[in-house]
Amino acid sequence: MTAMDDFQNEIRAKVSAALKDMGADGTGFVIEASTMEGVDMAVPCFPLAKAMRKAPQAIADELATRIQPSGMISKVTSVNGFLNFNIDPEFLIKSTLDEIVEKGGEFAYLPKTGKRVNVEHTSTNPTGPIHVGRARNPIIGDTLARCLLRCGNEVTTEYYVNDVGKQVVVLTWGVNNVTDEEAAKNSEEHMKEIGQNEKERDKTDHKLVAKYRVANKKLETDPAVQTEISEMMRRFEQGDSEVIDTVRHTAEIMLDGLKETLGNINVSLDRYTWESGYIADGSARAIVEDLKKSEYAGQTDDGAWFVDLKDFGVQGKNTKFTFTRSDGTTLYTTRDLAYHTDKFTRSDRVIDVLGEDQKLGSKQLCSALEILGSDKQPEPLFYAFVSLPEGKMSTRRGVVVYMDDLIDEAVARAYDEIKSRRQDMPEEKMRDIAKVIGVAAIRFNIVRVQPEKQFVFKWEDALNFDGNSGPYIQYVHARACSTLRKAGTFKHDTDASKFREECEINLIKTLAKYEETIRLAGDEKRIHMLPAYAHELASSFNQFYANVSILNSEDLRDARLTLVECTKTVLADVLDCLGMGAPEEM
RNA sequence: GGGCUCGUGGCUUAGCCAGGAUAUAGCGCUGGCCUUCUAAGCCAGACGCCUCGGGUUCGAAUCCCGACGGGCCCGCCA
Repeated sequence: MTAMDDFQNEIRAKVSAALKDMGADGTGFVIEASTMEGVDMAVPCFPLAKAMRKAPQAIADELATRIQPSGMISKVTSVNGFLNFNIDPEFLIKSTLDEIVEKGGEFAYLPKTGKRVNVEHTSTNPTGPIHVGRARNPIIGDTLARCLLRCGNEVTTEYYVNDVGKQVVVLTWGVNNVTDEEAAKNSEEHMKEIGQNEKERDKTDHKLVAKYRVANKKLETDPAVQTEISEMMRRFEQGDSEVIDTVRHTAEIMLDGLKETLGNINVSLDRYTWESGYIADGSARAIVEDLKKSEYAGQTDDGAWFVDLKDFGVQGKNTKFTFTRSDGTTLYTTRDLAYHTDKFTRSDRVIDVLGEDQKLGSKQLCSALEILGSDKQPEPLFYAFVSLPEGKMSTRRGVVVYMDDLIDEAVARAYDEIKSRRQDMPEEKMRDIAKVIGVAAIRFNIVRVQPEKQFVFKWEDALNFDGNSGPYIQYVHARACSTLRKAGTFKHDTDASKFREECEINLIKTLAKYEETIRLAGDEKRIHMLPAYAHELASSFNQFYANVSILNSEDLRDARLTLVECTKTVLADVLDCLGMGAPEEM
């Protein structure tokens, strides 16, 4: 419970009582954060006008005279039909600072819910390196998981590895049949195509994808290769463990490269679940049998099974959702049903972070789960794809920016920046800090935009270290650390009378908003609120820092240092929640 | 063709779901500030028919309908 919550509850009680006195008992009203300068909360009186048969301004005026400032309410005014309230700054300052001093980094950890929340994210096909077109997935998923943890949940993050199907079979064939020379030649051509002069990097995902590209080319032109791959596919479908194991092994090697990339942007997942597992354990089969019994089930002339979803809000010319091939084998979607059924047994809430191309598939999945009698549904979180100014990202057309290249570029840029301003720092330390800053710039740049909005990747934005950026937030943290370092020891002073400057009160109000921001970002999956909050907090601190003297402020020194420390504490947690490091100097 | 989604200063973006006061912030632009604790900073300024047209409402960027423009999807692929 934050100071603002208490404040709001008090307003609610007082306004309700006043309305009762005015003979309008039980009339509904809302309390909202005011947009007006110098006002904290407001009750718009327009909706009351009709029920009370009185002008909004008259209602506001009367309420204002009936409600006396007391408790947390320091001021009540009536302006333009709004009943405005101000929080008692003494109360706000004391309670906010005391709470941060007492709880430290766990200031905004909400009470335990006892709920197990599963966040599935990334889950890209293990057939090539992660490119920026898909970069939103791990960053959104990882940030959301960190928010949900702070919302009191037990969180598990999970990657669903697609080690079934033609793509991974082609990859496997390539890994086992394409020579290193062929791969090297292809790699060279590819790098030329995407406009880079360097050699393709020595990393398993980049090495394997060259063989995948060669395999795909051969598949198009060489009938012998077509036959070999078809044979592998056939054996795979029949459950031939030799083929299945080989494919899985290949996917594992590819995944090692992907994990390395993810690790570099501070994303690590708790669990990797293999699609092939749902064939092996028979659970996909069981889904097929259950669905066949449903009243919505049917069969095509060729014998493929489907459920008709036209009663489930699925629109269009074809409402049939196919769950077996005509030969009876399962499809991706069938295995996905088994996968979700499995997730439900080990989670109370299941969240899927998905590209917007999965919207229809996700809806079909939900409908099929309903048919299966599932009492739970996954909550999808969709994001629009990242494109380049020249258009949609496509490895084949050579229009692609790899995540690994973006990371290198951002780190190099951060290194130049730090080198130009810190001659005193040892080389190794500069390298370490550059990495932390570069990665923060990337993550911040991606989470700051609402997931459903299209995102055009621009190098100048990704490498922007000013203003609304990751490094801006980190810079403020470093400033606070530096100030505290210079200060040495001091005594916590949360005496509200010591904070008289507008910039101080504003900063404390911003600190008080952190808990609510975490709740919105986590429970309501609005993670883009978090970078906006981080910027607001950092900006408030910079204003405070520029306006008042801290170390030479005599009897206010301890109080101001306490505020610096509290800000540092909250900033460190916001940065962590965003998956960004909090360097103590930069 | 059908469905889903986005459209806010030159560019990027918050607010929209739960309609209210002067539409949020950043980049870029113009001007000022390092003899004070990190100038990746601070201060001041210019820049908006909130895509367009209707409707609902005391009140619409926000809700409804329609148009236009961008994106995504409509496999016995994964």
